[in-house]
Amino acid sequence: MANKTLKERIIDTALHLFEQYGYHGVTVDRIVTEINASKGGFYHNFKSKDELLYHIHDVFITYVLNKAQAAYENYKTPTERLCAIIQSFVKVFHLYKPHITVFYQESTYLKPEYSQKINEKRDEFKQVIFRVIREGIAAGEFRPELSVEITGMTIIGMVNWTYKWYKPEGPMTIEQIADYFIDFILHAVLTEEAKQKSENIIYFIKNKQASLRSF
Amino acid sequence: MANKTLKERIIDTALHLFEQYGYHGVTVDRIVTEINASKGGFYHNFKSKDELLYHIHDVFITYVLNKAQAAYENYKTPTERLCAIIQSFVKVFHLYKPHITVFYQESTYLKPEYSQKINEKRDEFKQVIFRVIREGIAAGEFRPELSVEITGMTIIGMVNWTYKWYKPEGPMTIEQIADYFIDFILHAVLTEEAKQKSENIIYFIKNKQASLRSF
DNA sequence: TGAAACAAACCAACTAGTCGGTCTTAAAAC
DNA sequence: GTTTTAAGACCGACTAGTTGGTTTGTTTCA
Repeated sequence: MANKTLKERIIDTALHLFEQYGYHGVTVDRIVTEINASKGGFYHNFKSKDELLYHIHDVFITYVLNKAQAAYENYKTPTERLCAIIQSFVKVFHLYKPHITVFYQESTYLKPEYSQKINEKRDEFKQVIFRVIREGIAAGEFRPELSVEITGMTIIGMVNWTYKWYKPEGPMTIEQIADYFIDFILHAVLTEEAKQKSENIIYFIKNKQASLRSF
Repeated sequence: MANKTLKERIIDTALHLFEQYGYHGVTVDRIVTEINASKGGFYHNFKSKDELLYHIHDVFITYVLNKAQAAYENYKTPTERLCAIIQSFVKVFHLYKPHITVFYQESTYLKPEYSQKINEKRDEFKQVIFRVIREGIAAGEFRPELSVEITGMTIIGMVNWTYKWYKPEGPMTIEQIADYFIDFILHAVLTEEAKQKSENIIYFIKNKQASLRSF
């Protein structure tokens, strides 16, 4: 706490207050009081309260987008890629839960200039997922009758909803939850033929992840 | 418009304004100006702005809960019940999209006394779904390795997320979306044996719905 | 010494809620 | 059948409190 800059302390505090009380439920005064700082310090670091909200949005969506793109590039088959994306996506909830809560509850209140920037990245993220599904169908790994968009939004929806119930101290680790989602989704999207082969893939990814953990 | 009571007009207007600008993005003044009414009229019908927010929440969750309970009672097997609940749940989005948007974006701002009442009904709703899944596993229709809670939240999550992208004028009707979700979910939860039999069930429900529509 | 980082008092705008009063309607009294 | 009374529905100007943002002053450090 001591060796953090004021800006970082403001963000951290705001994040947790926003998560609990909502953007409009927290005043600038309260944020600075909480860390024994002043409004002058706040407005030295941020143009406005809106900019702080934007910053929180941006940190999260940028991280998620990069992770998804990395997951796409690190694997080759659609099934592998889908698994990797879901895994990285779900794992974000462990680190960024307050960001996510703010992201999905308060984005209405972003000023147009800000929300446009955020939406661009959000769309890019969606496109990565849509693309994987499209390629999965083309490759014969995913069921041909699937709708790319709805399947994509279904996956995004079920994963995103995690922020409503996930608790770090809960009975399941974030990795277990990720595995659960992968299992659920693969059962729903894979063709019968692909399901036979997929067991190897799933184990491959799980083990890769396990080995990464031991670093 | 003319033969609606002031209270109804306030709710309708507030709903659409809240959906677009958020609870805190809309003042009481704006609501009443929009319908050529007055603040006096507003506070004659509602104790506070909070009470209006509560009212919107309550209408929605009460409706959804009743529909889920009815779906449960009207069918006998877990698979049928699950299909019926999902179908009724998804169809709510057609009528209550503004309610739902407000429900999931603004519930943070409900005063404790109000949010408690809402949460009770929300929990009841979850329990209906959990119960169906639990009974489905016990009956051997759903895969035994499923987690009741996570599967339940997964289903609730993917369906709820619909409010972020569903547009009545979009390419798919709400019934088609419901069928899509049912297909997706059944692929994920049914055992191999149950999948063989399920085709009949799905057709049964779809036809029953179709015949109801012709009334 | 001067610029960046922060503090503290201050301000202007906004907004939920109030309160005295008016209009309409319908029952009660005559 | 007409007048009186009363109550509910609604109006709109007003207020008190809140809150984002500013201004002016002080410290720190290169």
